[in-house]
Amino acid sequence: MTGFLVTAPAGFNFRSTMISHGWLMLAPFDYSDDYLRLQTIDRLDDGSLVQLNFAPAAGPAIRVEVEGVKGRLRAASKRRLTELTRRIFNLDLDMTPVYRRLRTEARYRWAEQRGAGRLLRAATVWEDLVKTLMTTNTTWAGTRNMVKRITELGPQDDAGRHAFPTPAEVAGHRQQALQEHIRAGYRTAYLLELAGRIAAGELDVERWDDPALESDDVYQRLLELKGFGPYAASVMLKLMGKFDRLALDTAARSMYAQQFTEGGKPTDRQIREHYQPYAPYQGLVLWLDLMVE
DNA sequence: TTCCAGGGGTAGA
DNA sequence: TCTACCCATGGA
Repeated sequence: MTGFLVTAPAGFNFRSTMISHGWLMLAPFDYSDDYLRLQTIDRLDDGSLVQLNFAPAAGPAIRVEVEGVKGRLRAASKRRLTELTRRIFNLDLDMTPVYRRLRTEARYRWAEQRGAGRLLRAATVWEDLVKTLMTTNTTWAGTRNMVKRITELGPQDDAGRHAFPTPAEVAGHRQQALQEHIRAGYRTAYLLELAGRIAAGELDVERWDDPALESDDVYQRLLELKGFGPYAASVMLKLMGKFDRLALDTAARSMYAQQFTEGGKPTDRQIREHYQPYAPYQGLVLWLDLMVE
């Protein structure tokens, strides 16, 4: 086994990021019950599979332990795994303007103290897109099952653990066979189309994760994907550190009803107006309300 | 069997 | 832009 440290920004909280939303429960992630260790399987440039163990370290930093490397970890592999770690824990996201704004709101000051708001991500934008698509119109248990079965399409290591499949690996399946395996219903066609367009080079979704891109611009591109409506597109923006859209789902509406309208059914417009003063971070503030529920 | 979930799509106002 | 309505489908 080999390992190294990845420096995290000041105020980074490993556990808060890990439990920031349900992603830690989706394959190929695995986690410890104290939320202080996250595992995943990924591949090096030569295609070999490695198991990665992430844990918090002083600094703040993240300790990355790598299992499955034959011989010494090459410098290029270490660079790639460092980039992967930074992406998964969203380490390049600058939270200082967000926290500066929230300091003026007594209700949300806890976010900075706990290092909340930095959302856990998958290894690639492609994988985040797939997982987000699998959260739509289903139960959380259904999401976990569908993602687990999609992950089974990826390569397998000696211990039987799978890395998440590439777009080409998904696109290589016929729709009927894919549906029979992953049982994602109507989402299967959307998944196959997304995988096919990326594999063909028609879409370069990895470049959508760019702080320099306007939120509205990325939002429009997301909405053009089959199966991505306002909810799914807003979730993706949040993962990219763009917080100016509300991801309104049944959970958000129910939380709002309990916390702000004494159980009365709010309209989406009411909810939007309530969070508007927090722009451009209203999506995150809604998320904070969901977390404390 | 029924019901619903961490909605999407579309038509019409 | 917003609302109303229909549609999808695996799982509890």
